[in-house]
Amino acid sequence: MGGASRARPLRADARANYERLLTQARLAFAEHGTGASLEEIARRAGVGTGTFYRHFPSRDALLQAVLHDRFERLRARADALAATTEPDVALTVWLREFVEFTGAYRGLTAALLQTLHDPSTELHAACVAVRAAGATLLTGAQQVGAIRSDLAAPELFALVSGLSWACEQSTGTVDVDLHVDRLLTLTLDGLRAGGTVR
Amino acid sequence: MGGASRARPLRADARANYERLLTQARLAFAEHGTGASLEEIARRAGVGTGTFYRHFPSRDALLQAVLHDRFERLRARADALAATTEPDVALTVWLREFVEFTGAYRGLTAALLQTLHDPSTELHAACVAVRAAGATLLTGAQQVGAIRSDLAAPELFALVSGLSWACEQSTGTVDVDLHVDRLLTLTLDGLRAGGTVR
DNA sequence: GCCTAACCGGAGGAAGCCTCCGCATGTGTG
DNA sequence: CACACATGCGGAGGCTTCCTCCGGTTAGGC
Repeated sequence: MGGASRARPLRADARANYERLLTQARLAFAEHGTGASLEEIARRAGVGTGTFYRHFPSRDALLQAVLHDRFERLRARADALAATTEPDVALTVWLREFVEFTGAYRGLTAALLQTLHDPSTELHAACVAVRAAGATLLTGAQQVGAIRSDLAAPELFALVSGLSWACEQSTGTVDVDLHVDRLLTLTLDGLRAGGTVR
Repeated sequence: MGGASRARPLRADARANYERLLTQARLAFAEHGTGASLEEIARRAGVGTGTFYRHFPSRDALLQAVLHDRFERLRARADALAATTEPDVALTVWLREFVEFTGAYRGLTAALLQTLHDPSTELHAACVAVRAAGATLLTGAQQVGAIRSDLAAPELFALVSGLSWACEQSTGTVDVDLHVDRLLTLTLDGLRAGGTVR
């Protein structure tokens, strides 16, 4: 369950190729978003497409490998915050880190939301784990009365993913470029207090 | 500025093809979202791809033609509501119709947000017009004190587009399927009253 | 140094986008 | 009613991307 895991130690050349592919994938994702051409990643890593697809059977698999560490950190961070910080602050801080995470690559928010539809991938599992961690924080904040109690976790994630996505869409526009922090603040402000205002 | 406009009356066969393409495009978009294969639309309309691209030089052009009427109705609706209804209700009602509009086809929200980057298309113009109409409603609601006054129109559209998109992403999942109305209510609730809720 | 399991790489097919240009046909005119 | 030509048709073909398959190569244990 950890990237290469150990079912067999991988031959030396295979391991090197794997590493090089991962490096190039990060570069390509950073430059072109998560929709970057897989063939070009292979090309730039100096391997054939066959080799590429053996290591990463799908785009999701590659994404999972690229993000593995960050996923784990974000999940762990939720636990840490829950243990050390007041629930409402913990949720706020964590959500900010969540959107920062999903903003790492253009298209990532969409990819992560898509993967929820398909339980067969590792990316799905990672995504579900992170959301579970977030849901726990939400519950904590609700028990303290910081967040309206009729808010369900999927709703919160939908709102937050949505604003994250919307921001990512508008970067590079002549338009007033939106800041994700601002939108998050607006949304969270609105979810505080108990139920409908007035 | 109205679909075919009149620079020349179009030959009879050309007009028929145009009509058939539009019909098939609607079907294809409904079935596969706005990313539907253009070649298949042409095929199902019984014309060659050359003919297709002559009528609709880009996917955006096709989208514009398909949505032209709805765009116009939505824009006009804003004026009507502004003239007949209390500002805060007008905004709420209109935004609900806005998300209903963007939910017409899967992928539409994304397409409309994308087009804001590219001022050269007709779709862009239509989009800008609709947003301007919405912005006016927002201002009205703010002047009455119904919506927090520090909210900018692009921010509101980002939030609303985002939640619309998030909903569209989660339909068809085993997950608790989210209702766009609910998310809109949550967001709007939070934007009411004045500024930060203590 | 040899053998084999493990690994490589690229040919090739499918699908989509879009352009180009020789051919057909509608339509205004004489 | 027939003719000429502007207008419109259609699909071949170039390009990109995805992904599979399998003959050839090589690392690394013995």
